[in-house]
Amino acid sequence: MPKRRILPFIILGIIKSHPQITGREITDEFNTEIGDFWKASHSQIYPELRRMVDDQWVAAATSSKNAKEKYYSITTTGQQILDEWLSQAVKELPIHQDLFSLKLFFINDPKDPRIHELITNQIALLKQQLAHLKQRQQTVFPDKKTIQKHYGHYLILKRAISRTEGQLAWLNQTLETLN
Amino acid sequence: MPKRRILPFIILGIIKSHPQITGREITDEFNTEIGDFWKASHSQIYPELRRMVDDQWVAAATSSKNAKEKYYSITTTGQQILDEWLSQAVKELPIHQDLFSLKLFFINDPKDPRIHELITNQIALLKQQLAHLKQRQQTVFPDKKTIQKHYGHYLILKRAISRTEGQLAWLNQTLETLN
DNA sequence: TGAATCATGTAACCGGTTACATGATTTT
DNA sequence: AAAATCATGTAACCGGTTACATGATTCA
Repeated sequence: MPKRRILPFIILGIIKSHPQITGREITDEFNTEIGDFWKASHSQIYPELRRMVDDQWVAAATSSKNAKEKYYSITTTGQQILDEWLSQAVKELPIHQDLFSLKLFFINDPKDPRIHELITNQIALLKQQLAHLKQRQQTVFPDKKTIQKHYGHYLILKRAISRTEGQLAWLNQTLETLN
Repeated sequence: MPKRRILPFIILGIIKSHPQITGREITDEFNTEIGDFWKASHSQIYPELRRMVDDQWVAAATSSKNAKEKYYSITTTGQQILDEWLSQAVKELPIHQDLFSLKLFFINDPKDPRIHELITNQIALLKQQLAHLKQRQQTVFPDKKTIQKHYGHYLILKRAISRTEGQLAWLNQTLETLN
């Protein structure tokens, strides 16, 4: 089977929660809101928007204010497509292509100093990541009302924090057993 | 910067620990040993091997036994390249492109029943994965001696198990707070 | 000997990244 | 008016997947 196409669904979700959004703003979303969970560049997004308009998943409008900007909104067809996609069960887990695991894989000797290096380095990276995620949590969800309004987003942010903390704990513990 | 090319390094690592390995056997490795951490198909591997021979990272030998098979071994150049790669620090964390997070992201209402559906489904997937990983641990590392001989592999397998357990715990806990 | 599969290789396609390009708008 | 950047779009390239192809070997 061909690789599942998911970018249009993400864009659909973004447009739904941001009516009259521009392509540029959609691009920005991938660097802020969704940035921790998915990446996409504008050169991917603009052709995709074109296709989505052709397929009538979204509708584009222009403004007299700015001759170049296009304002996208989701159509009822788009709503259906998005709902359908969200309702479909996830069939398989992603495989985590991280270089950390991969490099460790090829280091056989328990006494190889590079094990220690890799782990301490990974700890540093994860600490950064954890700080970033906690920062996100504070700025995006300052109060309980906001949490209730974007509950799914809140959940996966919490999950990412939990996962990062878990990895840090494991790495620190492993580092101790190395000595 | 262009996307970092890593497949040749993995193949290098495989060949180093399996002298006189064939292309087919390398392909098989991606379905067993490394399968939990990286994927590659034979149509990627054969051209890559060709390039690696051209660059003299590995050397190919033929046998009178089988006219088609080629037996690859790592060269001293290849050893250096691999060592260098393993010694280089990992600069950034991978972003986890999992559909579970992504779908949750677009579900705003805490009472939307699809949250429950997605989580229970994810729990089922992770339970499967966990069973698989534990099975791997038993078959690949039956005794302490084997662990000492492939310590890096042992570590990342343990790490994968720990991560999966952590995710399961979080999901189960979250499921409770939903009720 | 015919069938199955082994082992290698190629071709077409696809999603994604980087770089290039170009008018419109805003800032100085 | 010139400079900066905004907003959109295109082109070249690259890694990876699927499908196709083919001769060698093994099995029935």
